Amino acid sequence: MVADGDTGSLPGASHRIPDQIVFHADVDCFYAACERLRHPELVGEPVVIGMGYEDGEEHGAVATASYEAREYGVESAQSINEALDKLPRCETVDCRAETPCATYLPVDMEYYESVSDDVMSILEEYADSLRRVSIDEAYIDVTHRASWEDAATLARELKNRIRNEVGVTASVGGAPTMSAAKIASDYQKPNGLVMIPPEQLQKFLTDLPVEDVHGVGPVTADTLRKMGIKTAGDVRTFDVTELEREFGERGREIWLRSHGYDEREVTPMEDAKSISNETSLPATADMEVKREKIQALVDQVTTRATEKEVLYRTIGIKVVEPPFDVSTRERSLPAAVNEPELVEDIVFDLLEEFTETKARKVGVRVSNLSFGGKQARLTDWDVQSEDDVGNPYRGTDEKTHHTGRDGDTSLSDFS
DNA sequence: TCTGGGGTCCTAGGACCC
DNA sequence: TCTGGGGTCCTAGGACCC
Repeated sequence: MVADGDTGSLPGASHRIPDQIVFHADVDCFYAACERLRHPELVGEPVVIGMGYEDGEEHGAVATASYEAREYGVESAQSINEALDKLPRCETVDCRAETPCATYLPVDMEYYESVSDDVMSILEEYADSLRRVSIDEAYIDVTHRASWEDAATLARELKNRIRNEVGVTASVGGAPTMSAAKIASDYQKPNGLVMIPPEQLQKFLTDLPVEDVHGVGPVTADTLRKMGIKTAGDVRTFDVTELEREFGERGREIWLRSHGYDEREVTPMEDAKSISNETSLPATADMEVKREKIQALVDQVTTRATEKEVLYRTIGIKVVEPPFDVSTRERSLPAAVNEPELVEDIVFDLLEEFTETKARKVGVRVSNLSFGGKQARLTDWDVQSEDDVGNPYRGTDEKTHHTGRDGDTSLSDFS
């Protein structure tokens, strides 16, 4: 085992436990908790929130199951059908008394966002800096707001305020690193409060199952198991270079995290890197059906891009063939734009490769985003002949075509 | 018996430039 | 005539996270 302060150093990552206090807060069963805010009669009852689910239907998957529903084996990511097998839908308010059943509700993101904002603004009051990582989770740096002696008191106060002012409960973990704070908040759910001061960190990690280390998923856990690694403590008996050989960059991450080494500071989330939407469909090769779905996705994606005032330079599609064969195709433009019709042309063109492919899911994605930038002038596209539709590269080599008046960037400037 | 949907980051090969 | 190498961009796929 490598002790803290060991000299074997790695470029770009110091081997020490940082001198900071980070909290990770995670609202318990967030979607279900939100629904209970507006449906108080559901408090204490099994509730299942389904994604891609509509009232009374059976398709979709479980986004969140309340603890009462989990008792019956309902889990996140399960298909609604499977969940219904374990726990049928309640027919009336009174039927719960007779046979176990759950209330099934579709996701209502807009409402959940508003509840999330309320939680986040409380967290903000306690933070030197805040990083919102998802709708129901955030890291806050409280280094200058508390010491390790009173960190738990601060966390308790924060939890109370969230419960009293918003009406949901959160699990909070505190540690000197972001990765350990995350593990701490997960450690004792729901309504948990776990503090791991620096001197206890390595001991805490010793018996932690590797799959609980952030970045270790099912595939990596499996490989690690074959190497005889079951816990973070086991990871520490290996040399970094062995893990790097096996897993590349991620191997080093796992090694560092297993020691409690994590130099990251809590910084706000950066701008998004991509915008995408996808939807499932009854597996079919019918191009008409696929085009119709894709068309709707183009509308969603470009509408979001317009709302966010974002330009994109790369446009792509995703096609999933049963059982789970994922293909992606993308094409980059000479300059960033926001042009729904162009997206449609490109996306349909990319789809041509999948004429024969049975698809059970399709997606549309734009990436290479630029925020608040000016769109290149589009006359390049306008002068294309019919034959050029779907081939936006044509014409971009005519460097003299535009002079870039008005100070706008001309597409030809980028070629 | 069929897994939803929105993301991020890393890797690897090929093209192209200097 | 032969021999390199570094850097960047683009595309496709994979693992992972919530």
